[in-house]
Amino acid sequence: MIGKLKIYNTLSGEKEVFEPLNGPHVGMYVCGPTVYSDVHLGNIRTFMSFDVVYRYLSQLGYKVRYVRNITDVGHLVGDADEGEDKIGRKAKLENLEPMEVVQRYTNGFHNEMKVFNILEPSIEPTATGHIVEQIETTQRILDQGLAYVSNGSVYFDVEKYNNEHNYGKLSGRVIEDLISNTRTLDGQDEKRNPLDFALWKNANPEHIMRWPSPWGEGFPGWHLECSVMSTKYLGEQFDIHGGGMDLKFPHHECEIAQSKTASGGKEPVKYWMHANMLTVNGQKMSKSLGNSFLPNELFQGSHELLDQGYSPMTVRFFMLQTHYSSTLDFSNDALKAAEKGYKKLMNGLATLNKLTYTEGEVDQKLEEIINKQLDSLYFGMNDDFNTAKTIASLFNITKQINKFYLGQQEIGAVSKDTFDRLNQEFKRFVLDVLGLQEENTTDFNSLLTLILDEYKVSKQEKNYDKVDAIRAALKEQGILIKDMKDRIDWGWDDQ
RNA sequence: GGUUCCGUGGCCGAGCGGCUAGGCAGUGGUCUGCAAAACCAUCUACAGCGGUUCGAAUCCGCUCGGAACCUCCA
Repeated sequence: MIGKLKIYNTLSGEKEVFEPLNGPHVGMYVCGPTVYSDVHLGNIRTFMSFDVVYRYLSQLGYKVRYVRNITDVGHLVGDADEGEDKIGRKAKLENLEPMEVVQRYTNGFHNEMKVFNILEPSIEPTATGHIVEQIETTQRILDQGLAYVSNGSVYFDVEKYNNEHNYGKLSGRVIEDLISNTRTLDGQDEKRNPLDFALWKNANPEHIMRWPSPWGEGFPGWHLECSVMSTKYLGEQFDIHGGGMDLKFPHHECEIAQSKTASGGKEPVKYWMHANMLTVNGQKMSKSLGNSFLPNELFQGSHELLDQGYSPMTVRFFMLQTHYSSTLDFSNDALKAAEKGYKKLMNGLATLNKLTYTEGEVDQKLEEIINKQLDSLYFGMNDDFNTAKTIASLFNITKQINKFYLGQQEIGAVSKDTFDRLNQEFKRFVLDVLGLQEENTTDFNSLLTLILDEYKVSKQEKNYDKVDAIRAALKEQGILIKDMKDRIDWGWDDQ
């Protein structure tokens, strides 16, 4: 490993050298989607950011257990633990079983992940699959005296927790400020304090998703699932917890409070990471603001802000050109530039594959430059997963590759070792770390038409050597040329 | 209102006190049947005003502008 990986830890507000609790094993938890509607590009950015974290850690040799949940119950519409469950509401609206809603949008989510080449997590647990554990944890928190039952619901007592621990540590909140700034909301009489949050909610008669519990029929609170599932699969203490910036407060703050209470005071997470928002015209992309882009609108260019479509890998490249902790503004011009940049990089990759090494007189200076450029791929990623830096280095290396290719630089001016290293590291960073891949946008049919036209012309010219050659070559590709009376057609070769 | 963050050249975007970030676009070359690609060179910067320092885009203060969170959100 070259250099040391540093991670910006939201908890400390500093970049820290990454030291796993139980190396080489690393436990990482990322808050997944609530599957009540299609994921938009803002959601995708977050998952992509952590995909790169997962990829890089794995490339460094860590054995990562990556847990990313699916929220399929408990996430309420509207303010302060009131209102309907998002899934239940959608189910009613569309006259579906709640689990049908969950399945539909989970499938959609998985599909988008695949399209953007975002790797599957090691475990993808669902909230509804862990009701029993959530009830247990609620009970444990009650036993610790930091929660209370009210009208069939169970609430976490934030003020009491804050007496011993620091509620607001992660998000930099001061509980007194929070109390004085809290809006008075309707229907909060169940809570002793507006800051308190639900561990378990009593289900009113209309509520579809419900489970029996010691406190009556109900459903788990949103924050609870992440505490429960991260603890179950990664232990009471684990290395990395990620999520979108907007989850920092209150979601992650509540998670810490719950996990810490349930474990008897252990700090659950060593490194908290938060991915920044995708913006449109400087404003956060979100469903509620109605400015969200769906991936398909982008691919097809059907969104009003776009004048053309962009491929998934263009978007991936576009997103990775910015550090995950900065906001990223979505614009047509920026995407256009990214498209060219992406192609340049992929051309570099293709060119690299065409190079063959031949011995020559080694230029020590060049040798050093190239090795430095290769090192800097690591330095970029080591610096809190700074993909922007790494991409800049990749472009510098691309320049070298092109020079070799054009013969402007003798390939033997570097040693075989360095050339092999270049070959290996370049591919590793482009494909494995950044997760970019070749996109085949070539239209098979038009290419084939081109060849068949050539075949036809050759035949007319009675150039039978060429005719035979084309036929043989296509046959090798499994394509059979059919000389019809009036035209030339093709079919799949059944041999 | 409270808390936090941001403001870099035509555009996007790194940068964490001294060392060419990078991409896109522009300009001038090399190459070339034409074109493209590629390579070389080159032009535009650090919101404003003060301060600290031998030295500041980078630290501090103020002003202006923008955003996020404080309520569901990745």
